[in-house]
Amino acid sequence: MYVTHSTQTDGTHGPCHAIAAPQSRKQAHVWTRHTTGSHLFHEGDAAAFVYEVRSGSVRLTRVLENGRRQVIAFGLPGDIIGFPNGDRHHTDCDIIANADIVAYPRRMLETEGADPQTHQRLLDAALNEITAMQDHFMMLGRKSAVEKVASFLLVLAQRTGTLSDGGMMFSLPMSRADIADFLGLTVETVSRTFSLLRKRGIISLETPQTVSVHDHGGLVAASQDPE
Amino acid sequence: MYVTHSTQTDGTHGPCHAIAAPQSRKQAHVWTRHTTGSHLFHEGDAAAFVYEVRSGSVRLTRVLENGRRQVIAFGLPGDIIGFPNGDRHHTDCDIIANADIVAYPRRMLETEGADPQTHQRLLDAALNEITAMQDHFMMLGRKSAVEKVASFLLVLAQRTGTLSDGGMMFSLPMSRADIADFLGLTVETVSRTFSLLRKRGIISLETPQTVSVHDHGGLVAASQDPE
DNA sequence: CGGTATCTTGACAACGATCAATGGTGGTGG
DNA sequence: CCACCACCATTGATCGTTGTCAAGATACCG
Repeated sequence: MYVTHSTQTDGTHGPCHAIAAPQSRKQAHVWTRHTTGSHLFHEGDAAAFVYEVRSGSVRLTRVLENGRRQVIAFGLPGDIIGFPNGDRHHTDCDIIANADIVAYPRRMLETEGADPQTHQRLLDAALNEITAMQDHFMMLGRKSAVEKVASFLLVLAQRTGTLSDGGMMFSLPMSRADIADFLGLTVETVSRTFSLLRKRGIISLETPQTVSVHDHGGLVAASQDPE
Repeated sequence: MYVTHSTQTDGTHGPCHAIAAPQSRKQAHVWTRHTTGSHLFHEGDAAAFVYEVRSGSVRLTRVLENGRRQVIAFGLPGDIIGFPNGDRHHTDCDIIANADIVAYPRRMLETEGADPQTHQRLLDAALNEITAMQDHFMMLGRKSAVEKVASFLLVLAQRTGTLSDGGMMFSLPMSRADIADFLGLTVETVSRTFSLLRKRGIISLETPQTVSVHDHGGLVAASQDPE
């Protein structure tokens, strides 16, 4: 039992133009390329596909009547997104960094059909999604601002970071507002927390969207304990 | 991308004793009965089954190293729980009110096999779970204490309430601590919020676990707007 | 009936939100 | 090429909600 706020809009919005439609061994899946600022799907759209992010980043959001927004997740390369509820999407999906996306017909998630391997991969991704979201509950419900931001940076470092002169480095494709809405904080608190981590010498910011981690242990500590 | 805290224990714990093992048309599923305080599975257990709650209530929890606990969900009659991650359970599941549980072999979720209808039902439940959890994000990240508690009561009223002299009535099988850990609050705040709703005449408590809703509209308002 | 859990209430402190202003950056047009 | 503008990020000051600590009340169980 969750506490649910059903909001069902009714738009319809197909996936973007394909640049190539190669055949998998057994069943079609479609490559598409999307530019920053475009939309992959909206809440309420008919869910004909699930999507794999191959490059770039996407943002999944849900909006409450009163305008309060929650960023449900960021889709990074390797992530599978757009699991349908019934036959509809239940989030908006926006491209926040030029992305290559592979679209799999929903049927490939539901039945083995001719490609049992992809079926299993998509199903595993769905079950994994449940676990990942459960972990995120812990974060939203039980962590302080510093712990939230530090945890967030750790994940990004692990997933998209590159080693450079003794530190991990990565870029933040999303705005402070997106981070805030993902972590259940305000923009100001996110910004202040970045500054705090900077003052502690744990990270530095070349630009507001370029992070260097200088003290990985310190970041881990900050992600676990308010101290 | 979620911010994940992987904790993987390694116990193994089978499902409880069966009282009956009727055959479905095509594939076995097992009925079991469980008493308050017992466990259905633990985090890290091999996940041989997914479970349907037929009566009673269960509680799904996850615990952080430092002892902070998050109640992931309550399982009420009709809910399907215990979706595996890989081949393991990733939450603890405790019985909080005597429950009848049906266990379905995990295989019935993964492949159509001989019973496509059950397969589809379990798969739909998994996808539904994702949506429900997304809604719960909104709650944890973006709602005040009053809104959280009011939303919580509304769901329980809708799912388990019975009409009685002009008001909805239902019981709370879980403790204040469970509610707090579900909503990301403290016991004290939950208690205070119940009192507030009582003072406003929206609800009354016959016993601490018996709720009557007198002003449904007021409860809906409280669940949406702090006012 | 007594003991223990749980729930409620109170006083206070702290964390994060809010309101407000400043600083920086990128894009556009003069 | 520079000036201007719009947007985003940062910083500051203050307020409010919720957490914390502590005590008391109520319900549950043997």
